[in-house]
Amino acid sequence: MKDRAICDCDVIHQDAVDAARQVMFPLNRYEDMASLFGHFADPTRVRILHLLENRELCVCDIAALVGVTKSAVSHQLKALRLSKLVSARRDGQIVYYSLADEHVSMILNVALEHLSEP
Amino acid sequence: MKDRAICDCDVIHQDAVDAARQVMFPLNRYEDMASLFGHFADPTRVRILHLLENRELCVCDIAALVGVTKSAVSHQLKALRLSKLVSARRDGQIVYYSLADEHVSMILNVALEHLSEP
DNA sequence: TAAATAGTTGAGTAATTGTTCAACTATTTG
DNA sequence: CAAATAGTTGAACAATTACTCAACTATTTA
Repeated sequence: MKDRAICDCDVIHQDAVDAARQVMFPLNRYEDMASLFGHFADPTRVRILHLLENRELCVCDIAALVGVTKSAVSHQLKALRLSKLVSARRDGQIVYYSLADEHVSMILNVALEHLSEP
Repeated sequence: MKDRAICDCDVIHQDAVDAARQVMFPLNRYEDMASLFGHFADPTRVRILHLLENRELCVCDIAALVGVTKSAVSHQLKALRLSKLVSARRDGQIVYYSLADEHVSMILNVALEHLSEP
């Protein structure tokens, strides 16, 4: 079957396309990856994650540091928690957030490396 | 000066906030990082990047593989090129795209690692 | 030089999303 | 038990953005 059907052009290199198809993941894998990176795709969230790289912080501290409402921070933290990027522990009225695993730091560091290149 | 002014709550841990402020980057750094991750935050772009991890491909091949128009692919590749995530070489009518540096693979791999965890 | 093909670009549109506001729950303390 | 404070939640709004379409440029070849 010609691949032409699914796009508006000819397939220039059928062999390359066939080979590439072999290494592709199922679509939902890419969706999961995109969704994960989506959490790093906002300045506020990157700031939150970078802050938590250093020490655990409560919602109120974070709100003060990044200059948005507690509500905004709470919304963001909930999404980050669902994606297992941060974890929370409650101590009385206060909920302390911290990074869930070392992948967050790894990802942030590679990005910093990339940005500091010529 | 009280930090209360910039958010709708008290600062619970002034010492933690003061210390955290020391490690924060200027805002534009976080914006650059978020912008970089934004390119990974779309399933189509992640698929393109993952495909290019294996071999260089032309616009038409990529369009066939991900099932969108050449136009859509070209728009995405332009953005990826501006962020120095992919590079292009022209050979006659055909433009071949490939990953610009090893950071892309590193970032994708950390994400896969994170997603494959319990 | 004219036709064919690869790729690019800008406008327009639909969907996503980050934020605030207001109202709510949870926990502590007077 | 009531007041105060930390945090959460849902609705609504504004801004961003990924896509298609149509028209364009660039390169090859008949």
